[in-house]
Amino acid sequence: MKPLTERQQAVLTFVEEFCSYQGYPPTVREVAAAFGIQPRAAADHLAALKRKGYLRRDPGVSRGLSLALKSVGPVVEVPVLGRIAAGQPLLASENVEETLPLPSSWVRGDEVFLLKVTGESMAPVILPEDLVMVRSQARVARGEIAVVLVDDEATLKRVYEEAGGLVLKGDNPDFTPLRFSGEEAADIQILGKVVGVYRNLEGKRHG
Amino acid sequence: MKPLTERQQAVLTFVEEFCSYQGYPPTVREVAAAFGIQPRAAADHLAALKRKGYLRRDPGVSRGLSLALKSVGPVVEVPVLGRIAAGQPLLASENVEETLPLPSSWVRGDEVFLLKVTGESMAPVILPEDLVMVRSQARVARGEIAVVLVDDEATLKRVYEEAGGLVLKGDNPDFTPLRFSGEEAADIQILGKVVGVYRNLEGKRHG
DNA sequence: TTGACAAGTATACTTTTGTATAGTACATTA
DNA sequence: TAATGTACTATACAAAAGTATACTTGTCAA
Repeated sequence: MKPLTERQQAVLTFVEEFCSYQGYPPTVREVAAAFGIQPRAAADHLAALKRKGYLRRDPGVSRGLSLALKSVGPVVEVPVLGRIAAGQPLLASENVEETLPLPSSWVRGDEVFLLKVTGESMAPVILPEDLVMVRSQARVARGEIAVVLVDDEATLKRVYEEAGGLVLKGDNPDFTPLRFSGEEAADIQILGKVVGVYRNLEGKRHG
Repeated sequence: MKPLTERQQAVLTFVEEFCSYQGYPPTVREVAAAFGIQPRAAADHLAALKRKGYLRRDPGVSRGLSLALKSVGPVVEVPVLGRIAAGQPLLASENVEETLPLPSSWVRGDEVFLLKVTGESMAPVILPEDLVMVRSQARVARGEIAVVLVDDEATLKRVYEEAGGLVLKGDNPDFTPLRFSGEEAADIQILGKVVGVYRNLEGKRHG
């Protein structure tokens, strides 16, 4: 890709900042005004940026600019759930603390959310402070890691359906598996399957 | 947030798709044309969407629309490096296989890249197929996990500077620590510090 | 030294575009 | 039952905005 002159770089930066602040691209005249030059000169710069491949531009279209680079790959906003209340609507806005933009390639399916891990029961694969990505589903295959609602508290466990009951096992040998009879298992609710883990190691010696 | 009528939802969806395809928002008349209605009717719909909080809109401004939701949080494109060639420029485009958009809150610093893990030396904290986030730096604190270039091959190890030498240790006890004398250590290059790990658990029983 | 490119000024022309005016029809709700 | 909101048609106007014409100045490489 051809290098930009200083002035062209400045114009490109202005366009980028205008877009991210306004949500739509600037007009030729707005670019001109920002640099105190005539519309024609601004149009020249935009034409140069297009020629060198930094901008896409549809001729004759007002604000018909778009950034060729920074074409930020496909992104999905994934909600980060805080304390999960036992009330039904899992993805209700009361549960959502924030949302994080993640690459769509990481997010298969619609009902996906993130959860900050608190307990050590899944150590060493999943540790406290990790962020797990969960796909909402009511059943999981034998031995898969699931978010399970036990006594109004969301925990991570491997789920094993046994004859006439349910076993929830943590990877951490310090935790004894929980066994539920058929009747007791009715109170257990599987919220979803853990499909990813993100761990921040910054500032940690032992991760 | 107030609920949308069927028609308003359709208009909102059109605006979203137009934006992601064109890179800039549609005009009132383009919305009208898409639905085969008059500009005035389209303007009514956009006004309703603004009133209900789904769109931001600057009056009198052509294409002055922006999506109030889907305000995709701050995102950085982080390069995913393939085989790391021993040639100097680490982030050179030859090394970059693809880029992934990640939330800026996860990416501190400028020279950050992702690397797909191949060996088992850091198990169980880091496993093959994991994606590690690395911040490019030439030195790391004692015991931190770093990407180290040994014999033209990038590996993950904990780095310990000892008196007159360098020790590279994997978390996996099956791997014996590598020791280098002061002279040998000159060939060892620390590419960066591992600041994050992402693991995809989809379809895996044992993660 | 001649052309190519960058970076401008100044004025004008023509679409594009948001919006206003003036209605119609049909729900739903207080 | 009157008011409010939704969903339109049809025409028109003035401002906004891309672009064209006609120049000027300076730099840099062939």
